[in-house]
Amino acid sequence: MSVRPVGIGDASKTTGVSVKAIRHYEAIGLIRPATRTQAGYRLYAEQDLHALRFIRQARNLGFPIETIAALLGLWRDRERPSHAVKALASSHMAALDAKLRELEAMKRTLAELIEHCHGDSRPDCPILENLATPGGPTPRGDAHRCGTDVDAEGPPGR
Amino acid sequence: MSVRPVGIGDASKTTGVSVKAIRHYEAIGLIRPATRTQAGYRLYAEQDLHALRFIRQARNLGFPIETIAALLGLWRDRERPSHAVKALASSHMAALDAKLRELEAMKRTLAELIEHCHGDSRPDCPILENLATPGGPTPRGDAHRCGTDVDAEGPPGR
DNA sequence: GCTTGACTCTCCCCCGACGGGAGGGTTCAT
DNA sequence: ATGAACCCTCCCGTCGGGGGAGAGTCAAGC
Repeated sequence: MSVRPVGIGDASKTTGVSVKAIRHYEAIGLIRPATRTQAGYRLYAEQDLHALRFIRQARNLGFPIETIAALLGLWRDRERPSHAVKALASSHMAALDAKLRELEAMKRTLAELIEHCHGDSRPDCPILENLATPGGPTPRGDAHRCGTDVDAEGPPGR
Repeated sequence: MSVRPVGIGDASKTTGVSVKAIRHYEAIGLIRPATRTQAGYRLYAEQDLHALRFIRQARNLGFPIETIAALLGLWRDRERPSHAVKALASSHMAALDAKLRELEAMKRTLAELIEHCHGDSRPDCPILENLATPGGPTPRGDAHRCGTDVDAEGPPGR
């Protein structure tokens, strides 16, 4: 159990936060400036390491830095109301959810296009056709018009 | 039906790609340099607009620019094998899937934490406790240790 | 004492995919 | 001739750091 303050390398190892990130967090004011040795080396005490672990956990949950700053503030405030924390977390969950839905929509469309592409050596491909057609993604209902009519929506002749 | 080449503003309106983005695409070589008027204004013909729409569709599906460059190349190549297109699309789907799983994991953990936070005016909060605890996310099995023992894993006294 | 290797420092540029805005030229209608 | 609406280039900012240059520091071995 290290009670003595440690250098930035050890701090990185024990917290899982990269050296670069630690310095970055200090530069943007997310963590307080580390104490320094006479040579200017940064030193970290237990509480600093604890904060860094806190930050890493929050980053793992996808929290943006700005929100983590707020969370750190609440963490240090023993009078905080838990609803303040919950509000930040819920707001972030909503953001995660929005991103999730966006990616899911992309995935669905892409999956459908991939499914309809036979993926052989022939040039006709519903994926390209769809990308080239501003109208609707996969005008489904009938089988995708395949066949020899490749030039109907062909690319510009470069 | 505009047959005459149009300015960048009209190109933006009809393709849904921002003026800034169009210039950016030209700067990075994704689209060929536009022809210019004598005054240096960019002009876009139908095939350029078609390419811009293609890019927009691909961006809507989350394709990175670099992949879109490859897709544009395949689109212009009438000899392309469709499996080349499918490979690019499948690779991107895998990336989407990885991102999705990552976000879902975050969401699950966060949802659990939020659920256990009563969100009132009291200071004890499992969300903060979890972020401060490097060990396990929500050491479940028993009810999260709530009560008056808030100081057990308290933050550094600043 | 001297060197070697590991560690650290600051500073600056890089990623993706643009957005914002400054400062200036062009076009067209009034 | 003047104003509005365009357009141009150039540079900085985003978000969260990574990579590397060039220089200083420290402990150990010889």
